[in-house]
Amino acid sequence: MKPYQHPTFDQITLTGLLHALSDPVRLNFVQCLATKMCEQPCGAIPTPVAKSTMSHHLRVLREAGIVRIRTEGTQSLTSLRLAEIEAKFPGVLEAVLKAADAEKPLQEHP
Amino acid sequence: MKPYQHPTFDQITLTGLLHALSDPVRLNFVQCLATKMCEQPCGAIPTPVAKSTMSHHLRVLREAGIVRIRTEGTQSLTSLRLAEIEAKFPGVLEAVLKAADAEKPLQEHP
DNA sequence: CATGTTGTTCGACATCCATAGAACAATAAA
DNA sequence: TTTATTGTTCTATGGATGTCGAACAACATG
Repeated sequence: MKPYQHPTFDQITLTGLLHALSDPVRLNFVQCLATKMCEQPCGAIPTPVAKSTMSHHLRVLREAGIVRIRTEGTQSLTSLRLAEIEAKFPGVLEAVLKAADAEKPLQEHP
Repeated sequence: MKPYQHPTFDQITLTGLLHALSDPVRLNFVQCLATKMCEQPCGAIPTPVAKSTMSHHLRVLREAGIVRIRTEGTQSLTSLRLAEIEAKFPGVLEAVLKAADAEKPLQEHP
């Protein structure tokens, strides 16, 4: 499997970030990722869409610089680029995530 | 001229807000509006697009609940719904505007 | 080797979106 | 009244986007 392309710190843009977060499915995924705060395989996060659609969304999040993806075996592990985004756009992601959780709290899934 | 439709406080959504701010032209407009902190006619803010396009963008911002528009004579005055957005999504708009200004400071136009 | 798990990629499709020009509406100004 | 100002609406267009199923690839497991 070919390695994933990630934008560098300088290539991350604010509008790109906002656009990536403006989709409900993606925002929910990022929200879920933030509460776990550790690498997650796609399957570990419940989604309402087909896996091919989810793959597309993950690509968008990756190309926006929001997540970092690496493969391990058959699964691809996704993690938030929290520190970088905080360094680049202080307070933005934190406020958005807090607002997202206030608007629609994450439901736990056992 | 028929009055403008504005979403109520409850109808404003986070993804709608993020989407509206994810366009460079719109973000720049909001940024400009925030620094002036007073009602502005469209023409008072420099834009790189045609006026019909700008009218479309203002409609998007209005329908997302970000701006309030009223008419006075031939011009339509636009103002930020800052307090409401702050009440609904604390810190979000402030952080975004700060990040926008850090990324691309507004140029003054005399 | 055969099967299962996990994602990616590839069409395909419907929809949305940013853009612009032309026509129009409403008001202001001469 | 005629002209200018300001902005909206309509139509068109090219491009992006979200969605899915089917096929595929890579690895793990039986």
